[in-house]
Amino acid sequence: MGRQPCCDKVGVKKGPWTAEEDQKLVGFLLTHGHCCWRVVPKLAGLLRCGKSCRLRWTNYLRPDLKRGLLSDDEERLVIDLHAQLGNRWSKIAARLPGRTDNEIKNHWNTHIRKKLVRMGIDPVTHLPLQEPPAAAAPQEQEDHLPPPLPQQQQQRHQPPSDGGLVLQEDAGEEDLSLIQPHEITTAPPAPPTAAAAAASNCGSVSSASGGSASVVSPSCSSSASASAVSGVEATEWPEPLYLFGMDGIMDAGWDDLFPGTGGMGGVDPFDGYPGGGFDQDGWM
DNA sequence: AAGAGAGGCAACCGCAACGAT
DNA sequence: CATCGTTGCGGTTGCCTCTCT
Repeated sequence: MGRQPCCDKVGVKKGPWTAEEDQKLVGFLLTHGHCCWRVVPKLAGLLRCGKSCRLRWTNYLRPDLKRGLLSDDEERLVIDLHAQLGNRWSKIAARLPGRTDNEIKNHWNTHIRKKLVRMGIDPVTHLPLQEPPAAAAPQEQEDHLPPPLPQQQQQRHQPPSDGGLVLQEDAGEEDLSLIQPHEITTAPPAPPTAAAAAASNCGSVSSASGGSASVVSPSCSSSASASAVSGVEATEWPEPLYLFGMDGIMDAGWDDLFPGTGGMGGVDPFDGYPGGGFDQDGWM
């Protein structure tokens, strides 16, 4: 049917966002919300296309975003969810408060995937690399997703006796823990300059990683979400779910694996979360 | 100290899904 | 029901920073 470009190509700025652009966008969105991304740049006085504005807001400027590395628990949850959902980053991100699909996707490609390979795990199938990948494709199991972080942190299950692949972390070997214990702090391990202020996300103006953009964080709304993860003791690295396959998990049921959570029961515990599942429309 | 290479991250592109008309 | 417009998503790219030589 011939798609129209999301915006006029002429006169539309591309590339890194400047501090001024960020301020305009944040100021506009916080004041007016966004009825339609297509008109946001016009009304905000930006020479950007609406798509770019939405992306910038979703991935960087949203006040409820957490910054910094993913915590140990977050990484585990990402791995668990990826084993079930595959590259459905938006669905995975919906279970990690304050994280974006883009952030999780990047973190997966740059960190987690390599670590899994080092551990002898196929990052695609979540099975041992030496095993044939038959029946390894992640299955759509949306009704049986692991509980999100707050519940999951409460109790980690024991690995099944049949084991599947059980990776023993050799104490003397390379640390296979996804996050070093010293990296788990109550405050995100942000760079020590202005970005550190960004970690607190409280009305600060900070430089972006590239140094070309800055963020004006208009609120402290991230603090609640941050507490959902931070401050949690660095739990030891249990055999993740993917190590013994999802079949066993499904057989056992989430109630068994995560007592007290009521399983998933088709209820998203994040429904009540501020910005619930990153529903931007609900935010405004 | 300088250059090269690798890694990490922000942003873009194109397609699909969904809702409105 | 078909078409169109908008939004969302996933893959990919390019730039910047860091590390190594």
